[in-house]
Amino acid sequence: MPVSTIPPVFNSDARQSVAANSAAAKPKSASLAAAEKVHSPRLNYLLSTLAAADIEPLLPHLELVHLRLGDMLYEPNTQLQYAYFPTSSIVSLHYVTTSGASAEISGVGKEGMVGISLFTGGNTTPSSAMVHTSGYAYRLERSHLKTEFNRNGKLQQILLRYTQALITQVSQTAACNRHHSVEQQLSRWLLLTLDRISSGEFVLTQELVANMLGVRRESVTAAAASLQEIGCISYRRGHISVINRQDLEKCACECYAVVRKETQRLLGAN
Amino acid sequence: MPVSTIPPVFNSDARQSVAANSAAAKPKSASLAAAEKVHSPRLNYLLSTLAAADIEPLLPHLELVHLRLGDMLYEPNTQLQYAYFPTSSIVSLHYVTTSGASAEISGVGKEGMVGISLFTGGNTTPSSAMVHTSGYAYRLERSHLKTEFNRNGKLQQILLRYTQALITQVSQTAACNRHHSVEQQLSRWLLLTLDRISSGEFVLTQELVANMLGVRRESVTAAAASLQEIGCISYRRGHISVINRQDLEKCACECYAVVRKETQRLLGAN
DNA sequence: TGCCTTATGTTAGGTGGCGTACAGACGCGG
DNA sequence: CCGCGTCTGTACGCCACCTAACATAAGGCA
Repeated sequence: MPVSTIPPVFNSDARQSVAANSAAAKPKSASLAAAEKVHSPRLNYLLSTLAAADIEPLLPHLELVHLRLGDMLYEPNTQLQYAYFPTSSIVSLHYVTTSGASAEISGVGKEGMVGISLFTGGNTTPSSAMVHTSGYAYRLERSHLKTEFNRNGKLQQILLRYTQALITQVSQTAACNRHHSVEQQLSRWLLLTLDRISSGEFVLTQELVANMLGVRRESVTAAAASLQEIGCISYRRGHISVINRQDLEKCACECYAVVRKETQRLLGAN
Repeated sequence: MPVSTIPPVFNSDARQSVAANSAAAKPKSASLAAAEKVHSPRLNYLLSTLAAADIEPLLPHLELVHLRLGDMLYEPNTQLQYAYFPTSSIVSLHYVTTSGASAEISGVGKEGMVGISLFTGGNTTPSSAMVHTSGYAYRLERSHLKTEFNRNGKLQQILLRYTQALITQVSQTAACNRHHSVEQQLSRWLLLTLDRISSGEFVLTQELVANMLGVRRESVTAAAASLQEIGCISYRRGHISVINRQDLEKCACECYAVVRKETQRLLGAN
């Protein structure tokens, strides 16, 4: 068994592909209907930068969807149907090696978008997109995204800036994988995730985190224990809470600061 | 001393920044003048995809420059002045950690362009661009690139596709750094470099390769010795030759094939 | 030709993370 | 409230790669 196999929860029935689902065909759930009343596309930073006139033509096509832990937004080398603009959900872009090991390329939360390849023109990628924090997102059918990208200057501009922010994050992940310890990387990952959610608590297992980082579950256990010892975080079965953010930042490598700074510079967000 | 410090050749006088140079201010060398007669922007794949009408307005602004080993095309967080379209040169995009270790993010040769951030809108990046194989490139002043890109034509399309190819390569580097051995990575790197040059021989030291991969020079020595043993490559002081490409591909991890396939798919090149 | 810089080869010892195996403990569902 | 599945803790051996130091050899240059 390779280093970091996809845990059972993502292998079987629990793993669902929402990419092909047509939400319009399903009866709308009561909770989703309720969410639509309090939710707004402006909860996503990219969409929030658009002036009223720029977002107006998009609104009819933006569909609020609820993404659950383990949902696959796209699989390697398959045509994307939608672009996703997360608001409260977080998606992990990751690559799975032929031997079954995985490594996160980048995370995407309310600061970004899933589905870059729709406007770059490739339409598919060798990587996968999996939801690792349940929540909401607005999705946009691919043809609408393409049309608007080519027509709407401001949308194009912000998406291109986001593309650069994404490249920065992927680059930093590459450097980080090369040079930094599991403890540093765990700290980095927790901080980046923290910036994408509202609360200070994550609902996820160490096994899941291990898959994100591409390391053994035991290595995460050891690193988490160390961070808890210091007092940065505390955790219990299936939950991790950040107690002292500043100390956690000291445990992280520079990669976190670099990504955060670039994201702020490029998007004025996060 | 950290893992992979920049070797002396890149630290002192030998390292030159060409970013701020105005070639127009220098007398043109005889060799450059000779090169201009045999060189064409079409030696770069991105430029070669443009129809005559599309490349026409660019031609007056494309300036042939010779890039030497160690030249820095840009440094972290500094404004780029030019986009570079390599023809026979190869550039390494890499990140240098605060402790001085380095890791290559991606290579750029005749299939691509250096200076993505000029059209994404960020203008700077946290990474550096260094020439690791001497040769020629066409450069384009940033304002011209931006102007042409914003025309929404064929140039924009191909640059966006290249951006996706770049993301793929960076992503694969991240996964590779996490999961594959130095020998596999060396094989991958040699193959990617081989695809960017005409000959089968590289003029570079093991120390330089170690810096690209972000590993110790001794690890490269060991891996290179192993590959030579098998008969894939042969090398002597400052030179590496690929003897048997197919065997070398067997030694490389899947990452090489993934990158190559995606580059071909997206650009129809390489 | 011979020196001297620089590239490559080799060794010894240390360590971080991996593979494997198993024990304990939490907490959900019956 | 009990049982069992799942998550977390721990331990041991192993190996790739690292740190450090030094030997040897290639090849440019005087």
